[in-house]
Amino acid sequence: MPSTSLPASAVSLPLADWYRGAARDLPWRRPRFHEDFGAWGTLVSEFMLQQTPVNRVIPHLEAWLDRWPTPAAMAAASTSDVLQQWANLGYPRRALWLHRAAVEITERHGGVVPKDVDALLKLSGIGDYTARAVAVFAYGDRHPVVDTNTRRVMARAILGQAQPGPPSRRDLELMDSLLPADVAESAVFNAAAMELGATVCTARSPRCEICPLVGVCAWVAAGRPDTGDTRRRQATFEGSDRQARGAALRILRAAAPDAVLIDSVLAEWPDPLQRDRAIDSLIADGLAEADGEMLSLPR
DNA sequence: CATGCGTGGGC
DNA sequence: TGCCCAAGCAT
Repeated sequence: MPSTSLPASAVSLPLADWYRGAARDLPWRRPRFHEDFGAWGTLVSEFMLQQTPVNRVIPHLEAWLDRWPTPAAMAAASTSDVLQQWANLGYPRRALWLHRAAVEITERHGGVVPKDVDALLKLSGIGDYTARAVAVFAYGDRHPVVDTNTRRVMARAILGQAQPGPPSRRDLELMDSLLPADVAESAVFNAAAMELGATVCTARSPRCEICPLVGVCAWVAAGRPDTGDTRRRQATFEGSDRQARGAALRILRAAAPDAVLIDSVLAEWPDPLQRDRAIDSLIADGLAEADGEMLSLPR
């Protein structure tokens, strides 16, 4: 399946060497972080990192864990407080799911973040990436961790493609085939592949001059061809329902814990139908609550 | 399998 | 400026 005749170690060894010298000093990579927050800290960080850049996550993560240092502490919080604390991290449904996961961990796992991938996958808001990220980065187990960075690195270095295709189960199989047999080495490999994709093998301007894999990269060997791009493009944000939802929720966060008159929310929005649709969908999603003429974050 | 879902920074 | 992108998930 991999279009390479090189052994997997030809990729993993230089990557591990590079990572030891080049890894960024991020909060969740400091030993103290795990002493204080354990797997819960990892889980919270992974939720926040789902589609939100590292630099915007860091201050929010520290504030979050100061306020709710355990799953049980967060499980006891109100939805309103959770959504306010989530602030402007984006995709606020993640805050709802994280809250639900905290309740599930408290009720079903005695307040301890599960270590088993299948148990993690059953928690709200946790999918293939987050489940394995927690198992690997919090507990040190051996699993393929595949995110957008990893998929891009594999697409280029192994498959010789400029960009990865749509996410697929095959990504997990390919990453698994590259994983070192040693447990500790496999964890480093997962982290290093992500780090390389985030800082060197980037989507727009890959810095092949400094890449530790330049000697084995299938894409470089082929002359960095433009192999096409089948990635899904984001829908235009300007004028979208998402924009309206975001604007409405921003108003509710600012007013919380108070409610506001529904009629006052987005009263000047250019498209009244879209404005109504946004508010109705926020309520349906559990991100807002209507009480008579008033609208607020859910209690 | 395709789509909807926030927010802000970089080029 | 406008577009692209960012440690995905649920449906």
